[in-house]
Amino acid sequence: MATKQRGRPRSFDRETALEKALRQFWEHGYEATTVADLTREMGIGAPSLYAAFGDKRTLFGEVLVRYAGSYGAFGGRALAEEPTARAAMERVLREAADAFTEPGHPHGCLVIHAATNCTTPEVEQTLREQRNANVATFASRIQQGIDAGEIAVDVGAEDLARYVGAVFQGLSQQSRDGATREGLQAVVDLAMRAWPEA
Amino acid sequence: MATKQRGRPRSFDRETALEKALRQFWEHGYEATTVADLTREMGIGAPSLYAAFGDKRTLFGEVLVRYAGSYGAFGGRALAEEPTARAAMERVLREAADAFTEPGHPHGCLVIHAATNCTTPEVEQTLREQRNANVATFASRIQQGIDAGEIAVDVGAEDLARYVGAVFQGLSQQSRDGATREGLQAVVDLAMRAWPEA
DNA sequence: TTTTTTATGTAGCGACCGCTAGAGAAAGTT
DNA sequence: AACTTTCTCTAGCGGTCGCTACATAAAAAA
Repeated sequence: MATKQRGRPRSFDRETALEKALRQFWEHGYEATTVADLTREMGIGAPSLYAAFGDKRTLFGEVLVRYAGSYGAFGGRALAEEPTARAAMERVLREAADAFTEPGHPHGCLVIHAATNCTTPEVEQTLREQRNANVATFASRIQQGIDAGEIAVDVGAEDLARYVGAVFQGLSQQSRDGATREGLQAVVDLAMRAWPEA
Repeated sequence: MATKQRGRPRSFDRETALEKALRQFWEHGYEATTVADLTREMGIGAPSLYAAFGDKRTLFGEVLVRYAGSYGAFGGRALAEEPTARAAMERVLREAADAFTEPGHPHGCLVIHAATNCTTPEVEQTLREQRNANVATFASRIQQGIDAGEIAVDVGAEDLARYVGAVFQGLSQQSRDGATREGLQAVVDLAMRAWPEA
């Protein structure tokens, strides 16, 4: 193998360019990432992109594979290496919390947020503020409960509110992904087991 | 008040049209809903839409207000009416699980999914399948644990996996919305308290 | 060198986006 | 009736989208 290519050699590194594309899709989502964005970040012209990666969809497919083998590989490792189911799941969540907030690359999970595209910053910010405001109302109500002595004081209202918010948002995502009402109620059953005693 | 309008009266009901717009934004997201989609569903021409609602962003703003006062109002009611913080949070989650899967309108929460726009069905489905596949690997690992006697048998592997998946997706969303690493680790602390004993 | 093969750069295609000018239609006012 | 005000319809604007034809450049093969 390793036979010399015949024609003019590619002027860019394919892996580097693919990583640049991954970052774009990760940060802005599939639709909101334009081919112009991609070519600018990858440092190549549109014809080179199409020659090397096919069309935009195919490129995104390659990005998904690359993500699964790099940034998204921690889940599989946790499942394979931890001795118990509990340890595996806890490690998945712990490493997710770290990975999702790691500096140097976009936050969150590509597979979850690649479908999230907002070209209009005002709309995106309005929605984010609305979500955070909802969590804040949770925190406020929980603080009332703490002040009333309902809840052990070793749990912060904001942490508890963020937890409820995360479950809430997870329920919304799962409902979109096809979960049934019974399935979601079972999730709530489990979620409430985490509630601290008085 | 109630003075007669001067010119030609509007040929459509504003509230009905607004509700139609809400459904479109809810189902397809802000960006993926085109003005052509809106005018078709609302049964009016583009100039009528712009005359009655301003531009697309302003219309979406009205939609958010309408949503908060109707489909999205259950949260506020729960916070106001339940006597304890725990009861309030549980009711929020229970009613969310019901509302998010209710037939007759799009699933999930508008405020969460209006930023989710995917015009390309293949991409949307690929991402959804990937997410569901991840939950399935969780379920598989958990079932191993149940078979090994690690976990009380009254908890199903699939329910537990969906719970972990929901928290996972919530972590991702919260990281996008600005939560810190410490904040997310605190969420994981709480999430793991729900884990069933052996 | 000449030929063949592949990559690159320019330039622009057709389709769709949000949005609107301008003419006509339908109401109240006089 | 004539006039004013407001809405609706047709048609299309400028801009951006994903994508590509075509000429040229750079390598191996003959």
